[in-house]
Amino acid sequence: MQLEKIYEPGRFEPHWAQWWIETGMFHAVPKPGKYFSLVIPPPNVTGSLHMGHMLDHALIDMAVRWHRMSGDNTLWVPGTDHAGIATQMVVERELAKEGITRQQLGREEFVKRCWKWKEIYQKRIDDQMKRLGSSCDWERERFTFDPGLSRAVREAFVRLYEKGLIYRGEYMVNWCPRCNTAISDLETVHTTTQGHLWYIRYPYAGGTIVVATTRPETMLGDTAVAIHPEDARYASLHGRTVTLPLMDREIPVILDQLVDPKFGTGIVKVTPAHDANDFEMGKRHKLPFIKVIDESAAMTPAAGRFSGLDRFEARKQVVAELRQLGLIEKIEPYTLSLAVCDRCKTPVEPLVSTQWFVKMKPLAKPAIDAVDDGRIQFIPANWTTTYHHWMDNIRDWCVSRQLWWGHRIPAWYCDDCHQLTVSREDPTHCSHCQSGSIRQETDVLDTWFSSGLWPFSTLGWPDDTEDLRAFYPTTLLVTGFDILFFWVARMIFLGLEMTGEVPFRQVHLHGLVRDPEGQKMSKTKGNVIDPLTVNEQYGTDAVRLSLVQGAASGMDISFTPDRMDASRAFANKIWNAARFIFMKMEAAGVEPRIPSSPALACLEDRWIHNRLQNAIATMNSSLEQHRYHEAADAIYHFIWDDFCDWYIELKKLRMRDGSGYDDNWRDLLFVFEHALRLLHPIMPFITEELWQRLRNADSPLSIALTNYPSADLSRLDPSADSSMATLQAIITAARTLRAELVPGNVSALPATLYTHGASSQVVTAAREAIERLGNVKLTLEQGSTPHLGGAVRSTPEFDLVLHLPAADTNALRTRLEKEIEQLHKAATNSERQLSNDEFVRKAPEQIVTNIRAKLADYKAQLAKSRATLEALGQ
RNA sequence: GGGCCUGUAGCUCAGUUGGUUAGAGCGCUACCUUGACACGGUAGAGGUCACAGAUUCGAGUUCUGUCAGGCCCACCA
Repeated sequence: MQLEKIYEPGRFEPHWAQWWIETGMFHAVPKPGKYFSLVIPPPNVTGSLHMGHMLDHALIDMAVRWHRMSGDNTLWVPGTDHAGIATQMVVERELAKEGITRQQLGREEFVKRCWKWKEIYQKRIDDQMKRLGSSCDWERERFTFDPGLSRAVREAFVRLYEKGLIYRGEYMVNWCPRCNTAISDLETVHTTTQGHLWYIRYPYAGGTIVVATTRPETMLGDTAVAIHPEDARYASLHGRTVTLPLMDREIPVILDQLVDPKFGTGIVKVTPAHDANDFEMGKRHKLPFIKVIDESAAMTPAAGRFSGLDRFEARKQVVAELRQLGLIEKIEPYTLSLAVCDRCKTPVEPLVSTQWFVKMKPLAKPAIDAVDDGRIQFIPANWTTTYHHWMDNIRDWCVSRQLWWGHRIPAWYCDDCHQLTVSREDPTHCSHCQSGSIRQETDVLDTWFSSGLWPFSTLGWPDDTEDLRAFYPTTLLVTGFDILFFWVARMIFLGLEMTGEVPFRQVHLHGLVRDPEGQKMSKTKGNVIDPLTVNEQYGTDAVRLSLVQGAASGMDISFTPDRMDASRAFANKIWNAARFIFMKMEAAGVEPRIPSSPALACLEDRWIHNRLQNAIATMNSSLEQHRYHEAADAIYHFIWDDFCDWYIELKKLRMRDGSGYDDNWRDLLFVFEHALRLLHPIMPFITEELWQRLRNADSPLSIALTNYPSADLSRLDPSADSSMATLQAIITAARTLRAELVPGNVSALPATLYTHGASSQVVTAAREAIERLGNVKLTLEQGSTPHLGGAVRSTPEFDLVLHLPAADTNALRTRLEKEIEQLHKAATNSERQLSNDEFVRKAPEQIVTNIRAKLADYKAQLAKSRATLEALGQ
């Protein structure tokens, strides 16, 4: 039973991690009654887990373990996401190393490669999760692309299509020329870039006009110029045409409200095929759409002699030619916000193309209502505003991607009648003309379409399964705020549409894990921290505690080694408390057993019991309210300060080797075992390891299956708190005097303790404790007049006089002066408050009374200290 | 252009309904290797709570404004 001096988490954590899984104790069985269910934000199979995942999983696992121990039928569904475009990119990158492209490989072979990749990384992710002690139900592991979930995707798509909420059409989309696919608005990021504003002359019969543009190359596709209808400067242009330079095309001058007369020259070139605004204008004014840039960002034949050039090369040449022709009026530097592909940072090309869209307005309404009426609650609540803002202004969702890795859209084109067949099952013929000549759409769905179904597709939807009935809607979602729109919002509207219910009742959005300098961790910056490395270095428990403590208010957390050191020290502290307990048990001949109730025989027992009940109450309410750092703080200080620094120190004085099992053991073990259970959701490994050494024969298999403590406030003993406070104050007074006046002196010094009123009894009973912990040899006196020959510390309850071996008068005087100064300051403060009539009249009586009492104390102590100082001077 | 967040000890951060002398961890100073633990113990030093107003008997906490930093959304060529 001997424990090592230093806790080595690496020796125990892998064992318990594996054992928890082998026993299958986290498998949830559907049954009626109170449940707690949660689905994992499925990590992408693109790679292994990073610190962000670890934070997420630490928070989830804490909630899950707490609910499980609290008696809820608890399910945590694990799984991974196929992550369409992201995975396709990494697999393509792998292929590039072999010198092949996916086109060379062909679609079928490429998808096989993706699956192979998925197998490797899913296993890696699973192993990492298991090593972190995540208490999920591995029997229910899911993948967004597995057969069951793919069926859910089809069902959802077909339902939306049948309801008219999915349409196909030619629209302006964000096109990434590198990924060679359309992407949604969310998948673009806007970066401020230094560019130019080119002022170009367009000649017309009456002279020239000047337009300003940031993208001169798109002029090749201009089909109009636009002015504001009320712009008096250009009234003469109404109804005229201008000549498009380089192309020698006559294009009309149109009037449109969208033009801002104050920007540039007030005249804007209109390129309906390559700008979202111009696209709208083009439709309004029935302009021709001339596509001059293609899907690979090269100029099309419609660009005439510029055909085949890359768009940026074309820009240079267009500008050069215009300059030669004297058509450039001026060039200004200009800061613009450039849309680039979120994945590869290539500038997005707005292109008109045929894509599939989800109609958002009808879906957004119920999703907004669900949050407004509180069926879904955001934590922290201020995310509600952000969610609202986005949902209120939502645009249709482009869900088709020109990729290979993903759910292929279940639509078939008929070569004969050119109609569409959208179907749950693969059709053999066209549903319109019965022709057998049909081809399936080659596009796949946006990866977020399948993850949007995750909370119910993982539970068996669209079938009416036992799991759905027992665990849906899920209780809580824990995820980073960065995927609020991508994922959370989509789950909400898809959940409501598909199941008629919210997918979850609460959403806890946490921050990002940053490096010690507060920088976002990224592979390119090279500042990513591998969870495995830190877990080996500090222990998973310690890292979990650090993350939980840091995840206070949903803000980002800086991952600093200092914090980890402190957490590791805490694990070591617990370990050594256990080491002491086990050593003493052995010496006393006590067998491990968990008592069912405390004995409460001594003052420190009654006191620690109070503290324990407080800690229990705080833990439960903090966890309930998602105030995780508060919970972590409560158990940390209970164990370290109350239990180790005071309780064990006091108990040491009562423990006699060979004494056998007595009341001291009963309380010590009772409290310690409770502390382990309280801590278990945050630090599962060390608590399991130590609890197993204590467990009774009839205990549950694992601490994870025990009941979470609930506060029993009926047995609180307030008198124990005040007695203990007095005791602590006396001991602290002795230590303070010693430290300030005789530093380095290790011998027990004589001291006289004068007690007044109730404290006398406490002191008599705790005499040994005071002497041992305060390192003094006590003489006890009663009464209010202290002996004035030594270092004095006065409080309303007692006066402690420390008799110094060779009294250093100067030191004593300094000490007294300091005390007088502090008391004087406090007294003045109180007096000032009490002299304020309005305060006395309006403040709660309790507060005023307290201040009056304190003032009286300060004055009495001041008088004593001053008298002592005077006596010293003589 | 809109929206959100942050500014408290040298550093990283707590501080729920306004209320008695503003806390923690790390770091720092002094002392202690005491039979659980030096990843420890004890005692300390250190803060005009970014700034300016307002409300109030009372503001780190509420309101307004300013400054500084961060993030998100947005069709201004």
